[in-house]
Amino acid sequence: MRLIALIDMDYFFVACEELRHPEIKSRPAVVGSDPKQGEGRGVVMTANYAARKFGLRSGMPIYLAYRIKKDAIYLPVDFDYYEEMSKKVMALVKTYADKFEQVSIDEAFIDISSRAKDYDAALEQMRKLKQEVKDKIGLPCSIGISTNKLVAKMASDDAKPDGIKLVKEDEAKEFLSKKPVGDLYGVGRKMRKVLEDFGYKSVGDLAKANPVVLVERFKSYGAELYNYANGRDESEVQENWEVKSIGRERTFERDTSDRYEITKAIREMSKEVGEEMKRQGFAFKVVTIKLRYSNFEENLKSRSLTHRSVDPEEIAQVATQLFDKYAETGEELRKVGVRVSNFAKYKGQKRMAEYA
DNA sequence: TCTGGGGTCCTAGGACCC
DNA sequence: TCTGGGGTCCTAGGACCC
Repeated sequence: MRLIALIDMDYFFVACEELRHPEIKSRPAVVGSDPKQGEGRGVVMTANYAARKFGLRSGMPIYLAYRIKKDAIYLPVDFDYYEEMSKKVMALVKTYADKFEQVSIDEAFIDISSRAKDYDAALEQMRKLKQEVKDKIGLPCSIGISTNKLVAKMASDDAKPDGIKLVKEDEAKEFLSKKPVGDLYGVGRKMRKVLEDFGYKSVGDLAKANPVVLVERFKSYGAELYNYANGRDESEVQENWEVKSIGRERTFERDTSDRYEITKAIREMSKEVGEEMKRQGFAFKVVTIKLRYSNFEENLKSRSLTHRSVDPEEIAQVATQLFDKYAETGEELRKVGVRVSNFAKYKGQKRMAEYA
């Protein structure tokens, strides 16, 4: 029997801040962009549970959070620090794993099949892991355990905050069936609406649907969702996962059509992207820019080079060309982004010369 | 709820080659 | 030339996740 666990850190960014500023603990606190007295453009990244009591949520526009709770503690995002804490957590999690797959800064799947021979053993080991994360690092997490990734993930959502939930193989369908269809992994806002219009309000409704109809309507995604709804997921915990693209994007403080301001942002982001790429040892082939206009419409424009490159200058050059070619003149931009992709790995100086 | 920044995967048409 | 089919690359767009 396969046994898979998902370890998910609770309100991770704010929890990290509470570690180094214990005085904010138990007070409503938010990590996100600067609210600027209610004029800020960003969103709440993470809210602790004290803040959630007032309705503050991640993804909420920061000015709205500020309107609701002016006297909450608003902290800027310190990504490097969270990354450092994440590394500590993940190193610990790995010691419990046959196979380890980090899915984001605060989440990882582990396969524990060979270490835990039954459900009780899995539960015991994960309790121990959870306690160790708390004792050694000082951070709370939630853990979902099941016989596949999908159900482990859904179980961890149920376990939050600071809990553990085990869903046995023969309980999976029942466990999922009562949840609203929008809670199913892979169902976002758009898909939820469509599924609900079809009459599939709960995951159970979707599980009982005719798979042929789902495939006709949603192609291979329909088949996948049908399997998910029935608690089936054969996918493995993926150990060697490679980065496919690196990008930066920036929202202007005010929408702008000023070419100088925009190309300056493009140059800065290109430089950052180039540095990150170098750090990771990649050479890129494709440059993509993202343009978001005032009305939130988005355009992506990309160009493939005839060669692979490691040159940050080249990113800026191509990105600027794309901007000049495609940006509608006079149209105000809210956001601009630069991304590189289609990597080849290079190792060492010698091979680097090939790309220079 | 007028909405950030980091990503991934899928689809689909057209170019181009054999 | 009225015409087949497979494979791969390029580009654009959309949905989703954290």
